[in-house]
Amino acid sequence: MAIDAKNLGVRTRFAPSPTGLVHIGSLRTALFAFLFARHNHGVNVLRIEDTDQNRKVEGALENLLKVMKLMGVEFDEGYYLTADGKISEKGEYGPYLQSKRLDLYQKHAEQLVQNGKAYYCFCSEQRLEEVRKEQVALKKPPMYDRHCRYLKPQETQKQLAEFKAAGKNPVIRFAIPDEGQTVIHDLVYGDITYEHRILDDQVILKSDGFPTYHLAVVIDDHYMQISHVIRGEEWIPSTPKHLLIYQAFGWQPTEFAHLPLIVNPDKTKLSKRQGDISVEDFLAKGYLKNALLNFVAFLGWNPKTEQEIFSLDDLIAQFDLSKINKSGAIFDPNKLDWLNGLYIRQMSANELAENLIPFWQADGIDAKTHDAAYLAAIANLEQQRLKRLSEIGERTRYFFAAPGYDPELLIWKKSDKEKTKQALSNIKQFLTSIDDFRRPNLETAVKKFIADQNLDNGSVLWPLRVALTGQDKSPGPFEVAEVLALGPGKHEILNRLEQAINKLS
RNA sequence: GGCGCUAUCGUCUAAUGGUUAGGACACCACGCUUUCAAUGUGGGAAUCCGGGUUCGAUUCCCGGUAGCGCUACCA
Repeated sequence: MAIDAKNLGVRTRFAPSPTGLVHIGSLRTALFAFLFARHNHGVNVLRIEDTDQNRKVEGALENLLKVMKLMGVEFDEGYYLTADGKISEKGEYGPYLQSKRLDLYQKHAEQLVQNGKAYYCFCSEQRLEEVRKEQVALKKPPMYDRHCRYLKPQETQKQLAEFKAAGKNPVIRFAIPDEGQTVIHDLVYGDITYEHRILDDQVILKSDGFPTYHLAVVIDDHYMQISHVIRGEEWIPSTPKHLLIYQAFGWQPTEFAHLPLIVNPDKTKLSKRQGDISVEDFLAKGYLKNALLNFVAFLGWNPKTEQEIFSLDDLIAQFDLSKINKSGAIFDPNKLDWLNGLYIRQMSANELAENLIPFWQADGIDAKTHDAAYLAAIANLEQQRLKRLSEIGERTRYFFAAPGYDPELLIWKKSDKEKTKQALSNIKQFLTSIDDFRRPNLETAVKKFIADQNLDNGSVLWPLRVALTGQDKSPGPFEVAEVLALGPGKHEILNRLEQAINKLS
């Protein structure tokens, strides 16, 4: 029954359950499997583990495929989205959906029963619960007491017949060897030894005919010719069970590389409770794909050099399992913001503006109706200030509608109301005579005017900027005026000055 | 309770049996400047504790402590 390893080279897989949004940790696991496969010119497989029918979420697979595609994590086998958005399957080791492989699992579970490596268990949930309670009361580790493992053959047959008659199925449990130990040779954590006596006789086939993870993962990784299993650290404790199942079938196990957990600031396993941690959430907040990828890659891995900025290609070129850390990494939003700002600054203004449109729209600003050059000019002004694209609406609203004014705000800290009013009137008068609002010309002209009038920059430029933006913080008045002249035009600039002057009366 | 993993600035981390323990984010100060940002310069900030091995330990070993993970007919 055992098939010979075909030596197909590196074959990794990402095997999520279709239970909803894509967790940031899942993205990292998927990314690492992909990077490892690409770095080694291998194959990356996407397998869907939907053996828990209760947790299934409609549309989860389609969503997963969309997110992975968007993020640039590719799969050579398994499911993919066609050009017209349909889900399709490719690869010669399918089906890649576990619920379509039930016969395979059942056949193999039965085989283990025949070989004495597994056994039927007829215990009721109630009995299991009682056993557990008793063990806990006695401060013993809660484990199945192996009641059914030692049933006499005729008793097993009798119970089996009774179950069948009642239309029920017993579960099948794997029989852990009584003695000895199993050693995991983990590519990240090194050797870890487990004594067999502390291992539970795990259910491998449920009464609904579905396998549990433990059986399905071994059978699928084997038949799909997976060479390296890359998964979260939380799987380490069940790895010896998987190794024992490989052994029971006489199969060569895969290599294992467990990844350190990504944790909350309080060091618990990263969870939804402590904020939005799905990839979709981050995208919605205006984090860029490349920033997210770069950031996620550094959660538990680093190149051991001082390079911090990595494109996907850089990551593929440098990724190495031996450089994965063992300790959990806290997800630090500050660093993500910094990285995101960096990637934002690397874009062209046009590209930025295009990416910004949905965020403007989300804030009720109908950016689509504006000239692309105007939007690009606005984007250009905010480029070095933005951390997240979602900030754009609040920061640039004054480019789409005249701002309101707080009279106090119009007055520079070293000036007063009368001087400010005078300054605004003078600068308005002066701007009326200007036709070229392009920044270099405007700035030179205005600064010369200020010098000629024997004024200081602050008492003129501060109120000018506030008159134009209504904001305490913003880009400078020349930049804003230049862009405003490009959009609504010079009269809008003069109009805003007039409004501001009136506010001071 | 049992089993396992982990432990360097607040955070991500580098390094070594001998270093002023390096970098980045964040923070602070200064420069630029009408404000903010970007940028430049500078600054504060770490080897969990106790033993052992060693001339010498942050590094190797043992113990402790702490944190986390697992302990389902969930994955």
